[in-house]
Amino acid sequence: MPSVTLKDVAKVAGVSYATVSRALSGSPEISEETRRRILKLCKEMGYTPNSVARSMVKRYTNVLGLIVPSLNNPFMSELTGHLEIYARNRGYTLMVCNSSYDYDLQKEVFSLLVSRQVDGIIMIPVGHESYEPLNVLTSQVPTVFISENMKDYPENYVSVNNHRGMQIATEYLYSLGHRDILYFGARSDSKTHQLRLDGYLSSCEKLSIEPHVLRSSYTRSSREVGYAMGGEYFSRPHQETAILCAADMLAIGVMQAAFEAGIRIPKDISLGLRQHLLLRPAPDRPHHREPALPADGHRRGGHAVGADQKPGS
Amino acid sequence: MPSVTLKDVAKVAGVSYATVSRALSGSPEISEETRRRILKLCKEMGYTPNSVARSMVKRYTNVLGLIVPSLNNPFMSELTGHLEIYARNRGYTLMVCNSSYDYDLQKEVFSLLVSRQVDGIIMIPVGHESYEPLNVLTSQVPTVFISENMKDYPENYVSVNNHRGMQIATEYLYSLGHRDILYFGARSDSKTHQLRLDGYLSSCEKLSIEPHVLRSSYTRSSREVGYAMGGEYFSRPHQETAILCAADMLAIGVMQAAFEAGIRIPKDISLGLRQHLLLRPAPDRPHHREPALPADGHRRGGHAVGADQKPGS
DNA sequence: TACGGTACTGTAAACGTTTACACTATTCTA
DNA sequence: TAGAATAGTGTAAACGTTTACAGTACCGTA
Repeated sequence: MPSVTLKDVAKVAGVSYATVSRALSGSPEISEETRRRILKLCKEMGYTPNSVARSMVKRYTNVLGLIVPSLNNPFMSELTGHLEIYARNRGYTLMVCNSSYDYDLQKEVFSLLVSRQVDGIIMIPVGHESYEPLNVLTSQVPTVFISENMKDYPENYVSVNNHRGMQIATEYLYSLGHRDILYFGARSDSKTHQLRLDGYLSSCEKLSIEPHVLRSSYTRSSREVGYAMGGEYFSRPHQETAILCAADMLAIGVMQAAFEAGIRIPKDISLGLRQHLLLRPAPDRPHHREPALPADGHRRGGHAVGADQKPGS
Repeated sequence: MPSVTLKDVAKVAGVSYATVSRALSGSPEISEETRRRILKLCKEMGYTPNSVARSMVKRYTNVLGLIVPSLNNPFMSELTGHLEIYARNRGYTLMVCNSSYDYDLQKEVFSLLVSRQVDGIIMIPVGHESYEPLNVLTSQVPTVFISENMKDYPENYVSVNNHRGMQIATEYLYSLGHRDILYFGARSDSKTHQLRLDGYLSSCEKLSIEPHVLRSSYTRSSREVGYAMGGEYFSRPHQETAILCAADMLAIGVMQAAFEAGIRIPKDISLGLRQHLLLRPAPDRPHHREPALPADGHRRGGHAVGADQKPGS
């Protein structure tokens, strides 16, 4: 508990604490001999640099903030994991906050991270408001958004190409012989979902097939919503040979509904989602089958296409 | 960027910065009038308290460190999410680090968090070594372990009752009529897996059924390992009516293998895993079926049992 | 010998807070 | 009315670093 500081080491070494600091920071203006002696002493005494004090004088913390709506969603949790490793390898530590899909909470944790003096914030925004009201916050610290989940565009964001991704998925199903493709989406006015739907619609037009769109009355693309929509859909007569889901969690819910309705994927119907297509043999083509999960763990490999897929990958 | 400090506010307010600090910290030794005036001014000037400076003088940071092997595992990512919310509601911010199942990296990030001056560390330990070599680290900051993944016991840990959990699972399958229950586990000498296996074995003995244990030659309980084991198993003649998996990820891999082998769960075979049992109708009992995913999102509800289940929940 | 340069080390201020202590003004008590 | 108690505010030190600047000692050169 009574942690050893620079001063302690300096006292034992019989030098000033500036010298110790220099030895540790690899400053060139110090003799090799003193450096070795001091480093050895630091190790012996179990000295741990206090990065809070360090941040105080240098004006940065080497800490990054990450705001995600939830960690229950595999997309977000895996993203978080990879981000942490990437950041740490570059000297940054990650502070993670849930916004719990709550617009106000999102602002709250943003301010929290700002007061924590993070050097930057990465966030998957929630709410379908404009980015504009967030400007007063994001002006305080460099911020980059993930996804285009709002009506307008922020200055800095990175996103997959939702529009093109959905086009690719639609065209792929078409190339397999599907002509009746159902689009399954949550009722969301977010940019993301607008782009996905537009991608589907534009492909339908281009391919001269009739679009079939089913949008739930809920705004969240959750598993529960997909389950409810799927249950409803499968309980009635339907003609589509493939379903294209606007979001992964939706697709998972639909899969469950299909399972319970005794409908087999991909035998009875094909299902398109982000990381994989579960494909039904096309009406007039040889049998085609895709494993539910790949064995090699390289989920981004193969030729899977879907709504969230980056173009060209 | 040139953030406004206590000093700035004090200058404008015409008081000392100690007064401003007191106004903000809710100190009683200040007049209500000054407090209101200063708080208003703080808001106007966009003052954000610098918690780095604050941590400098108070000797704690209100930051907690969390070390997990991976965030790709739903158990760990969901745990992380809930921990973050719980911590934040109590004034703590979470720093998350991956150990990537690497014992040395685990030690490295531990030191990193210590130098970050976190007030405490929660970790899911990796490696099957003793806790003992970690003592030099954990003596530096209050630490609690999750799971009993090592040979001996640390001072502070929280874990599910692995032994009893597996007993419950075994007995449940038995009560449904299963007499040939296969135990599927990775070849791990960790305490956790030892306890789970023991739980299974003790139940078998108590129920007078013969234990069937299949352990992979890999030590990781990954999806890939489960897939490989399942593929191997399903390709040969087998008599078991139920499979009990020692870990979730293992079970997921087995499910995939079953899918590819054309074996239906729970129609052809039952599968036991942490959060759910996928049950095959018992040989001499009425049909019993469990959905693959519950519709209500309350995954801890119901009567699911399995290796990781807390006793009594 | 004196001077300048080099190589190293020490001194002290700064980062933005909190808080013990000192101080002043006001009110209460005797 | 003096003195003490009280309420409010200011002063300054401290937290553990980094770093500009000021030394000091030594060496080489003129």
